[in-house]
Amino acid sequence: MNIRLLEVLRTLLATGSTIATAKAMGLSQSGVSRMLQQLESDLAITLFARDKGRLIPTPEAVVLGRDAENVLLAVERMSGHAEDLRSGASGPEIVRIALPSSMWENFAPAMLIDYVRDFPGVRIETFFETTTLISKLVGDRVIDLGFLRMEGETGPGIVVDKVASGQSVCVLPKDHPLAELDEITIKHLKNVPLILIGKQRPNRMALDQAFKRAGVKQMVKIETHTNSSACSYVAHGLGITIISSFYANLYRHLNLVQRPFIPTATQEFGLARADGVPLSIAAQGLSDALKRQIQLSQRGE
Amino acid sequence: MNIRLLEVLRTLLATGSTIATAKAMGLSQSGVSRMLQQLESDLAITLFARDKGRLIPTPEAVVLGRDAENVLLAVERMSGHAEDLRSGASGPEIVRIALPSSMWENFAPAMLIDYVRDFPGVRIETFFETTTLISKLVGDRVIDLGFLRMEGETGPGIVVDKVASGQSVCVLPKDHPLAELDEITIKHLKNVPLILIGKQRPNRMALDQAFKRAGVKQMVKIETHTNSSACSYVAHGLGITIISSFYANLYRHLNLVQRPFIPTATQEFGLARADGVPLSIAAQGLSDALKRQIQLSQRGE
DNA sequence: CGCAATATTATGCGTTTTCGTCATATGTTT
DNA sequence: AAACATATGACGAAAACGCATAATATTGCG
Repeated sequence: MNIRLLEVLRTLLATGSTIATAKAMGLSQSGVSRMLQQLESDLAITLFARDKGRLIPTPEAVVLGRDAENVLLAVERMSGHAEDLRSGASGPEIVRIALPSSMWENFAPAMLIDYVRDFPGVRIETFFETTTLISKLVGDRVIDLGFLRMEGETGPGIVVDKVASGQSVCVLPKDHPLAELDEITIKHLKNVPLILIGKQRPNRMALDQAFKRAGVKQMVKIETHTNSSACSYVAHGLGITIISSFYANLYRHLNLVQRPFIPTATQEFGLARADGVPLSIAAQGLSDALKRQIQLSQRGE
Repeated sequence: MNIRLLEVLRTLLATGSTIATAKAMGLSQSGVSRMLQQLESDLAITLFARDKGRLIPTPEAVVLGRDAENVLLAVERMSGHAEDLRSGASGPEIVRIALPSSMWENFAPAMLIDYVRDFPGVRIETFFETTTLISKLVGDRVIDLGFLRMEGETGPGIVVDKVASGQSVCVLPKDHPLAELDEITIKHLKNVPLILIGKQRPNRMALDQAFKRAGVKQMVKIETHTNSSACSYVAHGLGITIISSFYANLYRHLNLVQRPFIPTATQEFGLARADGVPLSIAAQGLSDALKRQIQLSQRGE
């Protein structure tokens, strides 16, 4: 895969001929012809039908042409940033923290109320992102702190302190028939509408496998990507979900109950910061406020 | 600019040494050393400081490493699409929709309850993302529908139907002193703790400029990036925020009031889909359900 | 503390691959 | 017949490496 080849694809789709493309790009026609062949060979896809000495774009070319455009745009953005860096640009004390988007409603405000009591002069910037992006923001030093789920290897240059844990639970409306059980197994979930998260993520795949081994077909009604939306859907009677008790505890106000899910799985959550970078007093204060709020939110577990 | 060079940058930032990078990429150490030099030369930027025989990433490397990652992800996506085109994959009918993360709590569930009444057999996948990413997901045909704020140019190949509008309002707790006013100007906000969103986005910059022209210094206490978290912070007494009435209407249950903000600004919201791709019946149904829910949520405006 | 072993980056030199061009063959349309 | 189009043979320059090695730094051990 080669940037130049993608530029050729883009231009060919725009001009419709190798000659015009060559002219537009300052190449020879035969070069363009060859590069098209190279790209088709690399992708193992026919991008242009050869019809009466003419090139006719295939539907595949149109789809992949868009992808090519995305790549080229990303390249241009990088070049633009490099340009900015070569020419040079600063601010006041800000502490930045990222949390999963499931934590904005009550957790984050409660944490910040606690925090500003002792740090009234600090400006705070909050982000609500996925674990992957949080880890990246920490590693790239865009943010001071990131709360994330600990799942295997974290990137280099990141230190993660474990601050919470949970276990997989089924989350149901209070009046759901399965709420009478002390624990819920896969067999109980046969023909039960499900709201599942994390499609194609490792933990989700483990869950899919567990269903398969138990010979129970998942009746997935809704795929979504945040614990918060899953819980909200449950609260509105759209089905039941399987998530970590840590998150389920954040949604107790939604008139939901949680029951341990069998097979048992546990989760750990940590607070990430860049390795080798001492936290400022202000950031350390926010770290402490977060830990206090976690203890409050998981009370009664 | 060369994909291979970007892979080297990414891996070097991850491993920290040319030897480990060479091993990870199946190259020789000297090849990696040269390619790093080539990249530095191409960009005219020093990406790694050479300190005692070690490579130390510069801040520039960190920033551009992110850009490199974006390019590589776009390339991977293209490869994935090519793979799909070669194999001609298929599956059950799924309708995918992306909404701003501020809409998961009540809006999305209410919409889906409405929808599944008429479409009980369809599996739904929901995403909660930023407008930029939603636009991208639609353009890349990852999703069928995306609700987003209409702000200037949308990407090529995207059709956006306007479905809602709003005006800028100040959102306050019910018992806030400014709640007595019929409208709130910038002068009212002198020395008032603010919770602002959209830092460095065009609309935010326009707001910053308005404050500057009015000669009022913003007392920003919290920067955040979602309307939902801003409203929640307001509800918890952390300050007041300025957002679109469209979103403020979604949070009426939070014991908040909204007052028109002067200078007046309006916002438009639309439903995006890929141009030239007819919506399936199921996707059209979801589009209709979304529009119905918007009417309900903005009632009383 | 001194020294050997180990780890690291950079560079000389050579080989292979890639990226084109020029010239030309072949086919289509006006 | 002229103009326009794509594809391919032959060739050369540039790029992309690898092997071997030099220079420097760090670590482990006696």
